[in-house]
Amino acid sequence: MATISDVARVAGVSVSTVSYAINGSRPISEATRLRVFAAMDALSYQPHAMARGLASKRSRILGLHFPMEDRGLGFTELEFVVGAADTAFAGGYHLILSPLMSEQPRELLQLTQQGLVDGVILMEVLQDDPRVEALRALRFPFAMIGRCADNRGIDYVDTDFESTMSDAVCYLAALGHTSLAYITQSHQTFDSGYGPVVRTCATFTQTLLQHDIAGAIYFCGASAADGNAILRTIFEEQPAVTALLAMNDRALVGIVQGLDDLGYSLPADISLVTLVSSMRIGELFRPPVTTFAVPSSEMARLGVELLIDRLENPAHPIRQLLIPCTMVDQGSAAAPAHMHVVRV
Amino acid sequence: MATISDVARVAGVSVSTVSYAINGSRPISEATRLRVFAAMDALSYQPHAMARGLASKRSRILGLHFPMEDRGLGFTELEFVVGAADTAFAGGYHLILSPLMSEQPRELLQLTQQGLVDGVILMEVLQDDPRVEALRALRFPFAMIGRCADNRGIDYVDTDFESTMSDAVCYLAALGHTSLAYITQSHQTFDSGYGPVVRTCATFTQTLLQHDIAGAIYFCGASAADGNAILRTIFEEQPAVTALLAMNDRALVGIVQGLDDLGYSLPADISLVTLVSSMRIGELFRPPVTTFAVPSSEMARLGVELLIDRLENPAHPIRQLLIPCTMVDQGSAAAPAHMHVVRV
DNA sequence: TGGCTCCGTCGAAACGCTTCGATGCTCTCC
DNA sequence: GGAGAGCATCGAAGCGTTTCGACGGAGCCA
Repeated sequence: MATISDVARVAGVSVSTVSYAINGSRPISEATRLRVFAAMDALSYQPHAMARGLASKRSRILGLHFPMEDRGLGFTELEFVVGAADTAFAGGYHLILSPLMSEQPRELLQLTQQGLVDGVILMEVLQDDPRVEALRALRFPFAMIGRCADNRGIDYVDTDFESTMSDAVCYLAALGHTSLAYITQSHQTFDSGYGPVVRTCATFTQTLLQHDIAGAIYFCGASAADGNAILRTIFEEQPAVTALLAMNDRALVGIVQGLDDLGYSLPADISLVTLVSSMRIGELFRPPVTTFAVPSSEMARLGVELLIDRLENPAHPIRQLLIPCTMVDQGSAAAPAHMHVVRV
Repeated sequence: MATISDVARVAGVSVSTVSYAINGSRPISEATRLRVFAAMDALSYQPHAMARGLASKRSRILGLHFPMEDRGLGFTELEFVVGAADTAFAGGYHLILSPLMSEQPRELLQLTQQGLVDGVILMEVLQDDPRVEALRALRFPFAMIGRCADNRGIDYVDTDFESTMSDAVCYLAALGHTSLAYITQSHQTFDSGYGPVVRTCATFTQTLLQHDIAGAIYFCGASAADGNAILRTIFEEQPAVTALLAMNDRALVGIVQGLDDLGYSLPADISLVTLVSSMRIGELFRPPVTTFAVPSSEMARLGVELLIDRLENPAHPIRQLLIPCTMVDQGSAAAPAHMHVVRV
């Protein structure tokens, strides 16, 4: 409840001097600074965020924008949100959530035009994202967790889907697999241009060619039932398959169950790895599933840092970071069955 | 970028008239209102949040405070956060996250004293929570998702742990079980006075007495390994056990695995239900686990509504809501084995 | 027709901070 | 010893709203 002028009075200096002492925006003698700080905590003074924001035209609030659709929520999302809030806080910012159901930039514009947030972080970025257009047109500061087709002039941090997929395929190829199935997300997701799906599909195909092995992509909805169903499709269309790659956390249960139902055991009869999942997902199964784990917290941290840096040093060069997933071997992948046979 | 005085000029009225037209805080003639609104969207005017907050002393921002400790993050937490943000937005508010690692009220005070938030929502409330003391002393508006020992004068919404536990025990008793084990969270959690654990333990014991059946409580850490370990302890200490109740999502995997390892199958050899979990948890297993599911989104919504109502109608009576979990029967509980034998 | 009330509108004073220009002071150098 | 530079500090003008008191005009009743 104490205001800056109370502090000034107690410290015996002017209001502006207090302001300079707090913000360091002009040199202040050590003696004065000490008196000011003493007065501040005598009064347990807290600068008023709104007043500060109004005068300085900087709210020190960041917006986190993640549209939520049918993909739904998993562990990763929460890790992102929490990581982002933490980092923002550490940097002296606050984080506002705008979990808008649609991707329409309208409400986003509202948020930015109200002077509430200094910048926004975009999650779940599409290849061709209307939010990006809008923000760009407004010249409003933002950073992305994810990336789109044209990323010129945009700071972002994203999972390195290309290298992750390539790592995964190489890993399985090295184990001796020659017929892979990649279970990704829904066809609509692909068509909407959702980067993770688009990129991994491209890299999957490409890497297969490089290794000269067979494989196919299967689109799969976000439920256990979908996972279960796709499994049957796979075995029908591609009976020789020996290893499965999945990037669909919500269908994974169905896949694991389905394998068990069909009498396949991991990794003796078939290999399975999950891509771009939270560490915690793979642990949920029995046996646990080898995971190419997405470093959610780190990405969130980097995303926020990118944005804060942009706000505070607009002249810094653009930074675009790709973080590969790290493999956590949980034993659900091994050499294919025929290899065992050969060995015998 | 347009300000209220631009709008006033274009509409040919005074600044205060525009303000009244926007906020409805004084009667304005229909003709004038129309001109004002026309001017507003001609200029695509957005009121400046900081200026408004400063002048009105209401930021229209809510703080969501959830300390995160070893219990870690699950589906429920995210559902809370998202539900809260949605409801806040619908009510014309924004939601700020303060995921502070500690329960120390210091940073909370900072948040409130900066005039940044109009009110806060407390999650993960302890029986005797320092945050509650602090907020009370400040006469700062808040609502809780959860409750503490002394809830006088506090709006809250909480899971009805008592009725949920009692429902669960009754359900199992009705199936014919006479020896139960309740696997709850860690002993430290209990000792720290965490409401959900304290209350369910009390009710468990009480309900056993009412039904005159046997049972014991087992404290269990928040990992699959802990779940696995506790299972062995249970079978040693209570060999006659036929049904397990668990309120520990992170240990649940270990429990389910452990049962399988020991050759018990659900529900033929033993029954299992999980309490106060997200709907999504039970579905993750095979067979799925019968869940007394916590209505996270609804609770979040109610919590936010409680707070907003308190802010806008301070005179309204205090509301304290208990929401029972609803059972989702997934088939992991059935009559105990000896009953089958009897039938044969 | 004069005196009321009531309605719609206006002007100006906050709200608590930042920031710009100005001012005095001390120190240095010819 | 006086001009010049540099440092620490001050006063005041904003920032874009809300809100309070006031005011003019219309409508009513006596």
